[in-house]
Amino acid sequence: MSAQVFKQVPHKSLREAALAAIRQAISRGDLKPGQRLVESDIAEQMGISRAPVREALRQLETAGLVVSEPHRGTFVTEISANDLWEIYTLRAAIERLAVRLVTEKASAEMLAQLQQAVADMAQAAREGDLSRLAALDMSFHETLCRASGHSRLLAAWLSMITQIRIFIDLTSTLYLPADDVVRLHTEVVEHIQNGRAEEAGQALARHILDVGKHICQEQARIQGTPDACGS
Amino acid sequence: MSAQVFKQVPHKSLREAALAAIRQAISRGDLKPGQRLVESDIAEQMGISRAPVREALRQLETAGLVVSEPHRGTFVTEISANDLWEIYTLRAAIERLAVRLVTEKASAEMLAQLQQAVADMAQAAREGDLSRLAALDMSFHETLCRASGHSRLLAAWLSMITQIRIFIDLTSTLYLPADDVVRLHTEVVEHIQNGRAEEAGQALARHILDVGKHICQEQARIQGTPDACGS
DNA sequence: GGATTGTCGAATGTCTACATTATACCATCA
DNA sequence: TGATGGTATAATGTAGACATTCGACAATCC
Repeated sequence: MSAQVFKQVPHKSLREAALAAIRQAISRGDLKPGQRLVESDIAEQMGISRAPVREALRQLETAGLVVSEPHRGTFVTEISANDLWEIYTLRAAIERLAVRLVTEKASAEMLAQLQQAVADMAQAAREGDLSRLAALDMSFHETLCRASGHSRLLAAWLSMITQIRIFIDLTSTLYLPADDVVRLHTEVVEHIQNGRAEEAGQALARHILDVGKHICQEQARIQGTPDACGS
Repeated sequence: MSAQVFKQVPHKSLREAALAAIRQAISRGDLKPGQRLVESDIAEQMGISRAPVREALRQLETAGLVVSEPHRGTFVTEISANDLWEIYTLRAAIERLAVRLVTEKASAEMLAQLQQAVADMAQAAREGDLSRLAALDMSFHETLCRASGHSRLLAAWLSMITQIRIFIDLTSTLYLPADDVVRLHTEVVEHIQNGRAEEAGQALARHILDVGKHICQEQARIQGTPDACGS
């Protein structure tokens, strides 16, 4: 067989197109939580039939982005403070595994990448560019999950981040003082560098839960529900 | 409103019926990994049309039980040794969270339930009933995840167990000596009882990873692939 | 007036038919 | 003989039509 010269032609079905489009619309906030999704409307807007739209909705349903009630319709999932608590605790547990795996591998390239990320964060903090800092924060965690080389872990992480994003624009708000954010991530990288997997995991998990708590409380305040974010 | 006289009539769509049926068939091993699923065959066997079957398959696809290639068909997911490694590491991380949550709540009723489970396991071990011991083992972990009161955690756990079950009949084989199994679970319950969340989590995670390693290695042996189950 | 019942519209659930695509098989040719 | 190309077939992808069900509003009865 000859060397690879041609890329595989992307070969997307209407179903996949619809899936991506709806997911994006939810993710971007064009479709608000609780909003009803009418199959025929979506199909008409996209210029396709209902069949691929329905299948896309079923996939989104399994992914937890929409909920569907028989003969009533499908709605963009609404997220309670308790949901956020669940997501953040899970996320912390998963990233804790990620950091452990990364520590065990500890490739030089990977470490350099994480160190660079932290350096960028420090600079953004110095410059007072908080939205950039928030974006770099998110990017740091994604890098970590990708570096774990654990496809299911990454998939789960992305799924949770998507769900969180439905409600919270994570790239525009910090929930901790800028200095603390930088310090916490520096700490994690140092632990990785020194091969201390457990400490790195604990530090990271604490940090995530901390932020999650803030977000939960704010969500509870907005919704006027009692704060259900366990300790 | 008058007193309740009539039960709610179960209100299952064909899609849900198909979903359950196919999932069961995969779980029970009637459909083997790698096997092709032909929509029209399934529809005909069930006496329904292809539409609900397709939607069910899309849900199973998102859940990871089948994979679908455009214009080629959908196939029962094949699981490599590496997949098993991924699942077991994730499972360990998740159960670690579960045990932490349970420890923090530590309701008496919950504890009694777990203690009973361990006692049953001890008896099964004494009687040499290994398949019952294996079943009780699985039940112990499920109880733990349910007791965590964390719906997403439980959902993730069930999903992973289902995927593992496609390959391995977890209720018929032990991968550790019976005494070790009992001892490990006893240890975990004691930690919970004493409020030592971290220790309980570590003990449980170690135990799960230990079993996972055995299963991974066996899978690698069967498939003749190099053992990819990281440390 | 309040509650129950009947009716209507709209959206989902399902079915059937058709279009598109992949694969296997076979004929052809260097 | 082996590679190339065409064709048949079967399964998936998509569309549109029909059936079912829900919710709202109007009509009716006490």
